[in-house]
Amino acid sequence: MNKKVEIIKALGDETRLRILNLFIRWGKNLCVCELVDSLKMPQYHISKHINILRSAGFFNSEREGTWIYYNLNNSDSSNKELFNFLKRYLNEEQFEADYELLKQRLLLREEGKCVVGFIPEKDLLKKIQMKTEEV
Amino acid sequence: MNKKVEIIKALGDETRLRILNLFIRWGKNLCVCELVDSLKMPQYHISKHINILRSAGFFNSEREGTWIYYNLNNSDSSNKELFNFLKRYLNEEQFEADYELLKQRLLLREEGKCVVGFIPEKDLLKKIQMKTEEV
DNA sequence: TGTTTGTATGCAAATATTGGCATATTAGAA
DNA sequence: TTCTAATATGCCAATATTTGCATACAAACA
Repeated sequence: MNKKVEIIKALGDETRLRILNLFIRWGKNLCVCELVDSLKMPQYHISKHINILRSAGFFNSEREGTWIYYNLNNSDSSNKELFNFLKRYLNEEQFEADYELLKQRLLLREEGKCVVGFIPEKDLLKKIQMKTEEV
Repeated sequence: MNKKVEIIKALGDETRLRILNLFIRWGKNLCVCELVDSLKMPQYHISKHINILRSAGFFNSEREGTWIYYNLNNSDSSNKELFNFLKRYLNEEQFEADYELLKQRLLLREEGKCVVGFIPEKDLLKKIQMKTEEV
């Protein structure tokens, strides 16, 4: 199938658009557990959709210990155009709310690295609060 | 489902992208038989995909006798942004070739209106040639 | 009214996608 | 080497999509 068709097809799923939205807004690398917590979805679900997005050429990945960081693949100029478009287009509440939660979750990073795995939904906000109160 | 997700999902099909490509490049109304001839697909196939695109809010339609003309719905500004993006993004050979054939097919219009139904593939180019040689 | 023409649609088979569970893989730590 | 943690994947059932055919519909015209 035509490559661009394949790419646009890969976009056509709510979970995948929510994942991409986080990468596009954040602009830097993210690991799976940060996505799991931000989107409140099972890990296997996120992993599978990331895999589909990766096959479509959206991501680079890089392992650091047991963590794997994904990053948008901006080396292709038509990808870059696509991301720019989506950044403006995905302006609905859901996408904004997802990013707000991601930003909270990123407070748990230390020296720019994820240092916790995924956190049961009920503990997440408490944990973030404790963390930000540490001095 | 989220409206924008639904819209992007509707894009995720080769036939539908090819149809949209023709509208976006041409910028004016088109009838089903012009699409059938340009994309060389069965009429029911085109009609069904147009229906999906219409449900996603991409088209207005207008009947003139037995012909039905479709037109891009530009009244929504986020649609307009999407079309602008696609105009640049759908730059592959297939999309250009489709538009070249459409332009040929449009030579059969008279006073801006489609006056023939769909034409067997083998006769199309001959018919266009005859038409353009008239006077 | 009957026929033709452009377009739409109901139905069923073929195919593809999604979501859930269990389990595999990989690397670090004990 | 064994355990744990982060991530990936194989398998299956459920669901959705696509395609093809036949046919319906609506307007024009004889």
